[in-house]
Amino acid sequence: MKRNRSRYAILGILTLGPGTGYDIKKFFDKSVAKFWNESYGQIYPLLRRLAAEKFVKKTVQKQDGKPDRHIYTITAKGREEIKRWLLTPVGPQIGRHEILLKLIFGSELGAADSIRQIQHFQKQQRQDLQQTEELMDQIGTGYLQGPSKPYLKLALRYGQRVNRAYLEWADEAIAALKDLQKEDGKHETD
Amino acid sequence: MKRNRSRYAILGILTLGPGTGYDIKKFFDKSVAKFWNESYGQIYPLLRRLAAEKFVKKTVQKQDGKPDRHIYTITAKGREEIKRWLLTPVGPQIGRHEILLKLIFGSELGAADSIRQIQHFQKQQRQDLQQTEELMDQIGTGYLQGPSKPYLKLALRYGQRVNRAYLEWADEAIAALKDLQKEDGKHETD
DNA sequence: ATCGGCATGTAATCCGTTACATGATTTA
DNA sequence: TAAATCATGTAACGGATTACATGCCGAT
Repeated sequence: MKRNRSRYAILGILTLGPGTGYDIKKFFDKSVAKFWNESYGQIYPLLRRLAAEKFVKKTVQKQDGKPDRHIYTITAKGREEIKRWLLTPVGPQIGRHEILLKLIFGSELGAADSIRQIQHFQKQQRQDLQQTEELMDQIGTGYLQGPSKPYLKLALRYGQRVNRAYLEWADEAIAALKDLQKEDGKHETD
Repeated sequence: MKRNRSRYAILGILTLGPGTGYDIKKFFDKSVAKFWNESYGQIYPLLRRLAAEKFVKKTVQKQDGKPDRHIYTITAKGREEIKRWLLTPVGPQIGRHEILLKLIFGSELGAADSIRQIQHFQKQQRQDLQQTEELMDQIGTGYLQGPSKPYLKLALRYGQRVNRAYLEWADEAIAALKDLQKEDGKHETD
C-alpha cells in the first residue's frame, strides 16, 4: 500500500487557510523546503483530484494583468480526512543522505578529496542554517499568525537542530580525515 | 536530467568487495538503513544494466541446498565511473520528514495528540540510536575492515548525531506543547 | 511446525522531478 | 532591458516501493 503523503501535505496547508497551487508551493519553498517540498507537477493534479473527492472546493478569482487565482478551500470532509491522517503514527523516517554515500566510498579517493566534499556540504548547511534563523526572526512579524504559529516555530527549531548536527558532524569528520592523512603521510615518508 | 544515485550506491558497495544483490541489500539494511536504502526492485535490474555497461562483471557460484550466488565484481571501468561521481559535489539534501508535516498541522488537533505523535517518533528514534551505537561497538570486530573502516565509522557518527538531534528536539517540542496545553487550560477554566 | 535467513527475480503501480508552454507586470 | 514574481498547467520520463513468485535449510 502506498501512503501518498503529498495529498496530506497539500490538504494540510489548506487547513491553515485557503490558497492557490502557487501559494502552496511558496509556503514550502519559504519555510521547510529542506525537510519537505512539493513540485507543481504534483500540486496541480492533486488539487484537482482533491476537489473531485470533495475534500476541497475551488473558487476562481479574476484579476487583471495577472492570471486568475484558483483558490482552494478545505471542506469539512477534508478536515476529517486530514485529522485521521494526523492521528496515525509516523512511519520510520527514511531519507537519502547522499553525502554519506560519497563518504563511505571515500577510500577509493584520497582523504583530501573527501575533505573537500565535506567542506562543500558544510558550506551549504551553513547557508541553510542561516536562512532558517532569519525565518525564525521573521515569524510572528510575518504572514503566519494564529494557532499554527507555535507549531511552525517548532518545525523551524527542528531544522535548526538538524542543521547544527550536520555542521558539528562535518567538523568532526574533517578533523578525523586530516588525522588519517597525517598517518598515511608517515607511512609513505618513513 | 536525472541523476540516478542508486546506480552509484550499488556500484559503490562493490568497491568494498565483490558481492551479490542480496549482499548489497544486507549491507544497507545493517548499516545506514535510515540514511540510505535500496530495494530489490532497484538492485537486481540495475546490476544487470551495470554488467551490460561493463562497469561490473558477473560470475556464478553454485551452492547446494541454496540458490546460486550471482557475484558481481567491479571492473576498472566501473572504478573510473564511481570516482568521477565521488568527485562531483553533493547537491542540496532534500528529504521528506513526515513528522514535521504532522506537527505543522497539529493545531487542527489538541496539543495532547501532537504530544503523543512526537512521543512515538521519539521512541523510534531512541531505538535507531541504540542500534547505531551497537553497530559502532561491533565495527572492527565485525565484517568490515580495511581502508573503508574509518569512513564507515564516520557514517555511523553521522547517524548518531542526527538521531541525537531528533531526540533533543523531541524533548523540546514536548515541553513546548505542554506549556501550550497549560495556557489553553487557563483560558478555558478561568 | 513455523519462522527467519539465504537467494533470485519481475510486474504493477505510483511517486516525483524536470522540462516545456504561456504571458503580463514589477523591480533592479 | 533583463530578471524575478505572479499564475496556470501538462507530458515525458525515470525513480522507487510493494507485492508477488519460488524454494531449501536450519533453528526454535
